[in-house]
Amino acid sequence: MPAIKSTPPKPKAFCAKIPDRKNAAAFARALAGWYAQSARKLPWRQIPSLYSTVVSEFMLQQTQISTVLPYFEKWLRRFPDFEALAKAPEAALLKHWEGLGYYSRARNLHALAKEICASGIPENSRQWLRMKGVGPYTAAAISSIAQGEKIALVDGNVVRVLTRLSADKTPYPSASAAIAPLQPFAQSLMDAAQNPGAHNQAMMELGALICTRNRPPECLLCPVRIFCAVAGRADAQDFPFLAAKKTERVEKDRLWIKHGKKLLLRRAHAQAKRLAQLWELPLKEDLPQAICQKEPLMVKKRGISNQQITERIFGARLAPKNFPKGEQWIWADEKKLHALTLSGPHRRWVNLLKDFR
DNA sequence: AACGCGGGGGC
DNA sequence: GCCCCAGCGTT
Repeated sequence: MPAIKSTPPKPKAFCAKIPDRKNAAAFARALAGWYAQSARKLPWRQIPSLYSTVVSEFMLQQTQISTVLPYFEKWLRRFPDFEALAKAPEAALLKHWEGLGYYSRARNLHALAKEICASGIPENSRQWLRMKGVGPYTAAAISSIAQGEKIALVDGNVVRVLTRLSADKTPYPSASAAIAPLQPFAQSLMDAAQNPGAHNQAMMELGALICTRNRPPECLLCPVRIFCAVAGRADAQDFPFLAAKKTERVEKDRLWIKHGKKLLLRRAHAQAKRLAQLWELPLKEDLPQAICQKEPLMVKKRGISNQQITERIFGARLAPKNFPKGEQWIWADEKKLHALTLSGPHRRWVNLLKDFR
């Protein structure tokens, strides 16, 4: 009877310059060496404890380190541990959170302290995830840093590092949309690491100090440049590729109707979501009786909000009996036209066409 | 997938 | 002004 083959290892999400686990281990070693040498001395790293880790991770949600620093110091003096926090009145917490923003974090942290004092400490990321205010990032951060769980976190820094390592040109709809797809890659690197908490922090530290967003990355100083698909490339800063906000394509036909020297305009009503009260060329659908030319005088594209609008402007005629009525309509001569408020594109069109007929 | 949540930093 | 920041909860 043949020996039962062991189940094949789970497919690993690696990349061109980190093709297997052996390379991942070399990557993790290089990163860890750099981190031991170069990590900033942040207060929650100086006083490593579960409590300081939890407090710092709550404060750091969507908040920059420099903003958090003074709050963290004051908080630990006033609320030195979970017991002190659980006993304190909510008003005291909020007062110490004042100015930090996202105040539900303070209330969630309060509830978390009470829960821990009543029922004990969550043991792993899955249990942390059940607590209000703790999502995938915070659960992985706390359990890896304070409890040694081998679970990778993915934040904005890590998205940047991973997409550059793998030259990932996926047009993610947003940075947050990239987190789930990149998690397996992050985890495959974590699996090869020795110290889970240090590895996670090192990935973020690399993004903060070397693999930067607002300036060209310092590839020459990067401890893992030999593992990076874009190291030294001029386009390294272009990663991650975040798709432009999804734009809806819209087509509009407008009419250029002259009566003597006057031009017919309409305006959006006061409650319109866009361009309220601004004068514009009438839409073809507003004036079904108009006699419209076959070919447009002009075709222009422009963007408004999330729409990409292609507008065609047709010369047209309108019998006096069909002239529209109401305050939404106006026949504007050149002088009046100058005084009316038009959107930028409409002003430019009118200027371009003003001598037409 | 898209918002709201808050305040601040970088460009 | 706009995007983003050691994100999460809701819709």
